[in-house]
Amino acid sequence: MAHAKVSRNEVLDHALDLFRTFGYEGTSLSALSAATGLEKPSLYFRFPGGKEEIVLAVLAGVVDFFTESVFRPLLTSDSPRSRVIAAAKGLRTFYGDGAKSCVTDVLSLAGGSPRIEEALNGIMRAWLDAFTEIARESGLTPGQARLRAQDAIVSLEGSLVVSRLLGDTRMFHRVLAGLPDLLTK
Amino acid sequence: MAHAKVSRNEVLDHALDLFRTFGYEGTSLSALSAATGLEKPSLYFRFPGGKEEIVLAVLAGVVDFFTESVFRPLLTSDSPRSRVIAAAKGLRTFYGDGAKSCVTDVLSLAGGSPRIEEALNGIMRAWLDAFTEIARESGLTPGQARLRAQDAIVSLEGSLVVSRLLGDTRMFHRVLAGLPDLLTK
DNA sequence: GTCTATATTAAGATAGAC
DNA sequence: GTCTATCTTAATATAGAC
Repeated sequence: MAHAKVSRNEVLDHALDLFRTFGYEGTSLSALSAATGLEKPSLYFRFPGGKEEIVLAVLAGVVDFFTESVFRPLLTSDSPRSRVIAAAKGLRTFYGDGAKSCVTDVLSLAGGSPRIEEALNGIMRAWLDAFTEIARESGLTPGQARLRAQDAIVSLEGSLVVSRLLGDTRMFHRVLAGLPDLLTK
Repeated sequence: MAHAKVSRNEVLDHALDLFRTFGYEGTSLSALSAATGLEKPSLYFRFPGGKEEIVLAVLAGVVDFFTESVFRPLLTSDSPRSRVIAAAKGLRTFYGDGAKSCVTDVLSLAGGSPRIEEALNGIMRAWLDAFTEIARESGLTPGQARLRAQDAIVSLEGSLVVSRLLGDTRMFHRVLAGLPDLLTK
């Protein structure tokens, strides 16, 4: 058994919640310690690189979630439209029905390390590629597919920002409901 | 003469740049001091409430800019389409051609005070109302106008996030170019 | 009004016991 | 592996001279 008290995934889940809520600078090791139940030295034992290593591990977990719950449903043999609906369900889960901020948005402020920037950029490109591919498979031209994919991600990110600022998640749900029409011909 | 060294507006301009780049927690008084050329005690003399009072003053300046350069052009006697184009120009300036983050997005993280939240919420509602009104004047029904206004702001906010994450401002410019069609009948 | 100097608190990080 | 205790630095904030 590697760790006695709490699992790595539990630590990363709590850390994700903190980072997407308070941002990188707004999340202290004391807060991470309180949320996870591990004292600071224990966090350093697991993540010797400190906060930066924790946030990179969190982002790796985000990649895993997207791969499993957003990208993989786009690769089945169902109709393109059904596949988009399945991916939308994964997004709805990840964003807590629109109540949770996008961690890539929140962490993209300057001040993060180049490795964080690189991780965020990789997530966005993978997402864009996955949406472009499903749009292309549904019959759109490569150029059209790219634009639709961009529009979809722009709308999702924007709806999360506006939902947060207005305290009203209806915009997020409306964008999510429009995804099938936006991403398929 | 109220202030000897730098004007209030110069201070607030530098502060806006810092806050929208590094966020509230990521912007220290030392950084504000370095950027403005005023030592910390001088900043406290002008803004006794410290960082929170500075950010509230910054947001008041944002309100002024939007009122003058985005909302006012929407109230002229030109055609609705021309008015939207004029407002888009103000937005393009404010967001530095897509290179600058939206300060309302960046500051909307938890950890800010209720007064900051309130200010951000007020800006968003005023923006939504202004866009709704121009869409309605162009001949759309109130319900349609509201949805178009929401879509416009969602797209703008989202395009700024995605532009920042991908290091490519083309999405922002595409959204801006689509505003006249989106907001008028 | 602005400064130098400093007080106070909390941050990130580590040593060493268990 | 996790802890208590502590180090170092940087944060917010203020006192008081000019």
